[in-house]
Amino acid sequence: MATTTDSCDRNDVYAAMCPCRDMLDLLASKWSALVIGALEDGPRRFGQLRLRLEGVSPKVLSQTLKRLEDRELITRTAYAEVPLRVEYELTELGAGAAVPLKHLRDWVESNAA
Amino acid sequence: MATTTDSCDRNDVYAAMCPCRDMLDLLASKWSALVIGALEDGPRRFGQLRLRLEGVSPKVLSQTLKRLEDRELITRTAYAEVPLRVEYELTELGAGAAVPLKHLRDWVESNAA
DNA sequence: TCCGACAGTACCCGATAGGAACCAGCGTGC
DNA sequence: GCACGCTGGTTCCTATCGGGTACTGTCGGA
Repeated sequence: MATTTDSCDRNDVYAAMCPCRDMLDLLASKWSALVIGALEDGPRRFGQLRLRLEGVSPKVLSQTLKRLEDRELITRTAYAEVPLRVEYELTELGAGAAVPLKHLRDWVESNAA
Repeated sequence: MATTTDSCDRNDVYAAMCPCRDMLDLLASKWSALVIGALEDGPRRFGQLRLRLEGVSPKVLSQTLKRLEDRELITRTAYAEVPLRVEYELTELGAGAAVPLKHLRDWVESNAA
């Protein structure tokens, strides 16, 4: 059971003050699981992600990528080429998160609707 | 069966029209993973869930439970007792979803912050 | 000169999350 | 009778988020 102290001495997603709650919120948000999955096979560009994640608007995709980058789950690399090329790639941490997220997507595809 | 074939003949979370996208959105929302995890060990009452999920407001908990019930991931049973007792319990489908969600929570607890 | 590709940003709007307060039914104490 | 507490919520209001459309800026090509 959750030992509810006012701080978080061990990681417990059920504890309100635990930083891992933030991580769960991020991973468990609408597009994150799809973005991370789309990057499993290697780096992808903004436009490629946009096509792969059917229905995502550029704004939301941009926000999602920024949050994932802030959390160090992905890296963003801009190449000063013409036309501009920007690549997003999973970090080691992101690749770790991709594993349980893939299980979740697989379960959903097997059991939804 | 996924052979309804209007727009989504196979389950693919990356397809915009696929009903499994809705399921992913539901599971990958802020409180769902925690609610389902809290019900893994058996039925729980509203107040128990409220304590277990530190920081959840009754409104949001109520909404989350309703959506999970609509999707048949949990059942709600009200007993005409004094005081009123309401129990939430995982369905078979919900218990299935609990497995990948537990992996996700475990990963988060092992890797966050 | 205009067009399109690329990687976003700006603006506006509706939906959702969040907090605080409030409600209803029932039993108990006064 | 009346307040009180327990339980399981609902309602109000606001802040944030997600979402759609339009637009920017740079460049190469027709």
